Amino acid sequence: MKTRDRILAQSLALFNEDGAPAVTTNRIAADLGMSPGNLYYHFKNKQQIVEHLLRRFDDVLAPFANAADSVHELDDLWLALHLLFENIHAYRFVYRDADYLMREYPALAPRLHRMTQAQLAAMRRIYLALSQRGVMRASEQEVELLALHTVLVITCWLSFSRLVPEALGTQNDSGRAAYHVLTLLGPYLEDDARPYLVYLTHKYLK
Amino acid sequence: MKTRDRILAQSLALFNEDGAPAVTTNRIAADLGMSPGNLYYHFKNKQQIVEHLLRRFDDVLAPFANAADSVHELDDLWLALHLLFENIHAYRFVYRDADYLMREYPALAPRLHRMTQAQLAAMRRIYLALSQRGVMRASEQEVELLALHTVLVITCWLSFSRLVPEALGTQNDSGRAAYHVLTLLGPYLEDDARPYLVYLTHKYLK
DNA sequence: GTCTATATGCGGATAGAC
DNA sequence: GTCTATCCGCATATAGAC
Repeated sequence: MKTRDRILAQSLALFNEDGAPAVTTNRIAADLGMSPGNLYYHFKNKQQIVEHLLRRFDDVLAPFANAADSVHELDDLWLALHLLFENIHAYRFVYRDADYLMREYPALAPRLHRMTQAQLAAMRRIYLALSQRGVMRASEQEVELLALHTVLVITCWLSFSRLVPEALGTQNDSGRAAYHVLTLLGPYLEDDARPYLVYLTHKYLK
Repeated sequence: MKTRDRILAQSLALFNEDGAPAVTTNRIAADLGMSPGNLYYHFKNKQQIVEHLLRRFDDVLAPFANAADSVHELDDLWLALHLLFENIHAYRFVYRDADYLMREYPALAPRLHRMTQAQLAAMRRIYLALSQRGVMRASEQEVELLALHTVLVITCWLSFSRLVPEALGTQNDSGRAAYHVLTLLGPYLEDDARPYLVYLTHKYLK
């Protein structure tokens, strides 16, 4: 593994664990048994490290946007969300520290905005498709609101979990997170699709 | 105005504007035309300032929990949420910087957890009351999920707005935020209550 | 590519005079 | 109560040898 990639990997791990603001470049280097000078040989500053990680996050999210068109049933959506949450968990510092990142490195804000817009668009497409296939019934306006709420839950779920550590598992439970997103659809589902939600409820709400 | 209160007021303003992590005690003092030493005479450290502001925030939120029992109609709820969002906006650094606050000052975490639990309890009571009065129809389980989603939106709305600055006004629009919470109820409303939501939709979704 | 050493600046916090 | 002066430690980032 190239030094450059080791730096990125370690940075990601530390950012996720301790928060990007609290992780220093010295710490990253030290944990790799490397000198700070060496780290700065590979990246001109901390922002550049964040920038590369953000780009990678963007890349792993792209498949979700593409998968949107192959969501035909409710369990397709649950699976897609499950994978999405796993990716988000792998880069969880991004949404958790979004405010810090955008303040400290304004150049990164546009990318975060674009990513959010892309997710909104993907959710819109998914809900329209599910409506057309008779899995759910929702007006165009309701689809718009549902998409917004969905993306809100997707991006904020991990942060919110830290405010209610008892109720929602703080641990990485992407399945449960995906289930909670699906509950937003509850009242819009046609009868055929409802059993699947009940099944998930038994599984996650015990 | 006592020096102590001026410090708290200025701290609040700066925390809200620039984020608690980015605001230094020196800055707070300087903006008040005061020496750092003087600030530290009144507060032993930065944590103590945050602590007092958090307590005040907790105090201004208490009325909402109490008002929960006098929510009988949908517009009662909208008004209560409107006021709630105005208070949250006045102390917006709290939810926005919650992660930093809990990391940097773990002693503050329990209070934030309690506050969130209180909001969950309040929303549960409200939705149960509205169900009993025939404003909406929802099972106990649905009430539980609705309460959770509601509190998630309440606490994360401002943070989320910064991810989609174009769509949702970044400005302080408590009415709109309150409306968006109400849309969560859309599918659960009885026919009598629906016109009010439609009215709000025209007002805020134009 | 990697190291050592260090410049530079800032943030939190304290001591002690007034 | 308020100020001046300052200590301490740390974070980003660079210079230059190996």
